[in-house]
Amino acid sequence: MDETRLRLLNAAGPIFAERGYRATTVREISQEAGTNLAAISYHFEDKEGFYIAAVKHAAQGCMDRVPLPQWGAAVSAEEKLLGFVTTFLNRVAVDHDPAWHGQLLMREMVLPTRACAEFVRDYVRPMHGMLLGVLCELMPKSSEKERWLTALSIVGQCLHHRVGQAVMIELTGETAVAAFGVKKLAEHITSFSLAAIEHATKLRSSKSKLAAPGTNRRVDRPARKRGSR
Amino acid sequence: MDETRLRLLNAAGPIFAERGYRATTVREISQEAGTNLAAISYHFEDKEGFYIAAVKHAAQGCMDRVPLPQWGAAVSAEEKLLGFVTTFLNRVAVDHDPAWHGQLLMREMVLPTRACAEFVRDYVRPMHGMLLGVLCELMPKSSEKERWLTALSIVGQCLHHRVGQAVMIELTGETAVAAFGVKKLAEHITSFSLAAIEHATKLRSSKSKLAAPGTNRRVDRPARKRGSR
DNA sequence: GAGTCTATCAAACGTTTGTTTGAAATCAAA
DNA sequence: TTTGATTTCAAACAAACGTTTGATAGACTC
Repeated sequence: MDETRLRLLNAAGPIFAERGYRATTVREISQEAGTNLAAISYHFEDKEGFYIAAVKHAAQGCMDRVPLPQWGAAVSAEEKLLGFVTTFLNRVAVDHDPAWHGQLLMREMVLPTRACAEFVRDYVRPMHGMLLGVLCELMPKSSEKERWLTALSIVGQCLHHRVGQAVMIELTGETAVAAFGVKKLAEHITSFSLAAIEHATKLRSSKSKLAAPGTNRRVDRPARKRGSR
Repeated sequence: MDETRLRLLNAAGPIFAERGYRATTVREISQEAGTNLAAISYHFEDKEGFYIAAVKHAAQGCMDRVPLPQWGAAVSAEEKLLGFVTTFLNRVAVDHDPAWHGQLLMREMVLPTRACAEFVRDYVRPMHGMLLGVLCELMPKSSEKERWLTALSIVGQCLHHRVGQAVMIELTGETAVAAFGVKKLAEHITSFSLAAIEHATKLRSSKSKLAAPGTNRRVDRPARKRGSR
């Protein structure tokens, strides 16, 4: 039956997410799913194939649950960025009902397996494309590299609320998501990033209009060099 | 001898970092270290204790290699932030000689084991304190929560260059560290964050001087609400 | 140099693991 | 009902793993 296959996939997600691939036993999953041990080898080629199927299943469930926003023509780029950040946080950071989606996907990021390539193709790339689209609107005269760096800054801020969770709890006793809520966090990240984007835009235009150096001298390139070696 | 213990620890780091705890076998490490298999059980209580010792060893090596900067009284807060970001990137993101330091520590962050508490105490907390100190200089009239959010944004940007490495390569073919270099990345993150901080400071002062609403109306709170459920 | 403590080693142990096996059960079509 | 394919099941298998063992060699004290 196809139902057994689905029960296995649904049981696998949370367990793989919590324990990781190696520490998870197929016995544990089959028991949780209420199926026979051999069902995994029967419905999937082996444990690794099963794991990959489970990751894809989780990514699909995550995308279904928190779909990418769709905007009309009247929506400003700033609103789009807030929508993107909110979606991002809801997908990876928030511990709502299926807390394990983000956990599992993060595991794939940190210790990539064979599932990583498909994960990037189906899950990461669409979000990446959407963010770059918004950034094209926000920074129309920017170079591709500038947008790349900006995208990294925005994604890093979002992702940190999943990646840094354990350390945050150890460090301050609670996560920022719990303390502020997704809405507040999304607004912070959005306004933080918009301010930086706007500053860079101003800097660029003032630099292109008057080629004279020395104006608008800020701290962008301090003197000190530190750290390596 | 104490030399065997050291050889084991040095051999353990890269292997644990690459394969993860469960997928690493003590046989592999002992072979790489050129010691007998039983040496691990002899010098450490068991595999987990050995792993924890390896993590601590890696953290110590990382701190020795890239120490926290020390500033004189004349150094501006902006320079300090750049110094902090550079140190951070050099510690975790850069793939210099011992590429595995950051890798191993990141794993402890994302998938914490028993070593996490000590790791936070010895490694994370000093950096956290240093960053908050710099932020106190940069945003003297800010609330504690504002500084917390800002610190999260900065740390998230830095950490992403380690956490997101595998996905970056899958997505764009190369890491940002390889494409831009640490110096450029540190400058970007610093100026990005400074612009956001400055914007927030302006906003705060204009809000406190004239209590009249409606001025300085920006996009900080767009209308749309999206994502959850 | 005998005695004692420490360190190293090859070998083996017991457990857990993913996977396979062959029989039983279920279901659909003829 | 019979036939044949598909799915489930308990049991067993072989390999890999962390750990232990008992012997051996070295270092040091008296």
